[in-house]
Amino acid sequence: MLMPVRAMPLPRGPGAEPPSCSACQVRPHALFGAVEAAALDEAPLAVKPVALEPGERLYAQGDSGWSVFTVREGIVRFERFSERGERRIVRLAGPGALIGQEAILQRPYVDDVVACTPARICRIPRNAVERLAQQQPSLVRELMNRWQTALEAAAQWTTDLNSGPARRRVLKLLHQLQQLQPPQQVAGARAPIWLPQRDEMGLMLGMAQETASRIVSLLRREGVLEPCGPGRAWVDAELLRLALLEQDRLAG
Amino acid sequence: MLMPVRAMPLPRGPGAEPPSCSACQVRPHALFGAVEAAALDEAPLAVKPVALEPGERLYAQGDSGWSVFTVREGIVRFERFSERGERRIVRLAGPGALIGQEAILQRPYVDDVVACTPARICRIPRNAVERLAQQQPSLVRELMNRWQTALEAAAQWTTDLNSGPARRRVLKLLHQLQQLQPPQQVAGARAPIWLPQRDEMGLMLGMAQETASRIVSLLRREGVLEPCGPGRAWVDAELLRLALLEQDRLAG
DNA sequence: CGAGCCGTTGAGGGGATTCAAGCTCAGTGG
DNA sequence: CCACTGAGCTTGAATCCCCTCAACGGCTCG
Repeated sequence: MLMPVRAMPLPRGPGAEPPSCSACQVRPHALFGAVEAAALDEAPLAVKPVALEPGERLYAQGDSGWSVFTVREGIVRFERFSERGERRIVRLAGPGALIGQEAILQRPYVDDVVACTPARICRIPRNAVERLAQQQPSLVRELMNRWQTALEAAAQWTTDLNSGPARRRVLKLLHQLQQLQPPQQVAGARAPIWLPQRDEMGLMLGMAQETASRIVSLLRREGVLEPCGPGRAWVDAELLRLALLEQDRLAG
Repeated sequence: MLMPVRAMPLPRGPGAEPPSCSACQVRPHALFGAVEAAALDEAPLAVKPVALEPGERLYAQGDSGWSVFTVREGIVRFERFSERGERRIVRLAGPGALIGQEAILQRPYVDDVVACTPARICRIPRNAVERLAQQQPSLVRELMNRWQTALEAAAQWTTDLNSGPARRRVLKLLHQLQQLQPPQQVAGARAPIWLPQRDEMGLMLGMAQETASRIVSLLRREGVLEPCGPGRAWVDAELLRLALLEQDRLAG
């Protein structure tokens, strides 16, 4: 029997995380990948680990931002409220992603950020980034790279997950969730991924949760999808690819 | 009788634009607003003016980018193709906006950029930005500010223009087009704005052009909108505000 | 065991799409 | 001068996809 992910809390408190940034597993893909290891260890970075359970909030929209964050493990979502109080999920971020970058500009956070899966996140104070950036110009360029990547992801979100028939939007979401798995995890034909709750899918794709449920059920019957524990599922990458092609073929 | 905007070509060729960046009208709102006037005039910036007619392309997706651009006048759109060849408009940019920022990172342009209205744009070579950035650290911060602004605009695009019933999406678009008018232009109750073609609206809002047409016609009968020449319309700001409130009230 | 959350499925209605026809207007050429 | 053409806009009618409302089952937890 599989332990359900949500029932497996992460270790908490000080000492639960190694304090060394230079030895971090995701460092090659993260912000500090651009910084020399020596410089990292010299600087008293004051980087603090944060552990979040699903549904826990990292920060809220409007908070004055004193820190940026790097996702080491798990998936978080960016939420936003429209004027009438409707929630929308506007972006996801996985391991290696930098979030809350607006803090560097001394702007308040623009979105709520909430954990989707159990997540380990590193909190990096703003002035630590500034200090390091003065010594290491490559960090500035890497910051810009992160911004551009986030911008492209946001635009891609519009075209992929907010256009076309509901079925294709769901397929695209599954495809995107596959990419969010940790890079080092070699994906077989049937990799287990995080499968959002139906109402979460609705908020991401701009559809009713019932519609999302119907389509997920259908995909399960087609063998594209197979649940394995709460909030998790195997996805047959090949069938998913075929389903997307099929979808495009019918519409073209 | 009003001259239709599209029949009024912009002056072309060298000499049509003043070469001085420090005296530029949009400078306070543009990238170089952060740079001292003295530094601007000293540097041989090689900034070249570009004039575009509606439908003309500034650059194409995939082009290797050697320049960034500042919009001085007019409105441009960011287009993107999905894998099946469907076009989507993912963002708009107006006076003061910086576009093609990915060129600074030596990345190819990610979107097509096309003029919506007659537009005057300044082409700024990448190495000119780099040179200036070394002398003026404030420019680097301003660049980051631009990136963050673009990111917020992209996310806002998702929540405003890709969520909810068609009528509200059109109203939100009109609202956004109002904001894109030149800042110095004092808007009365009925400011003239650029009114996109119906199929363009469809591409922006993710709806059929017929649907866009129906709603625009309706808004015209309601007095929210009044066409004045091809591609232009007066918008009654107050009625628009009320229509949006009404829309939200019914759904709440 | 009842309460509550989450997921599923059904029935019905409505909003948007699709297909289609007609309209205005500008440009063209007989 | 006016038919002809094509592009853009509008409007109608039929269809369909998706939303809403609703009921039900599985599961966890108090």
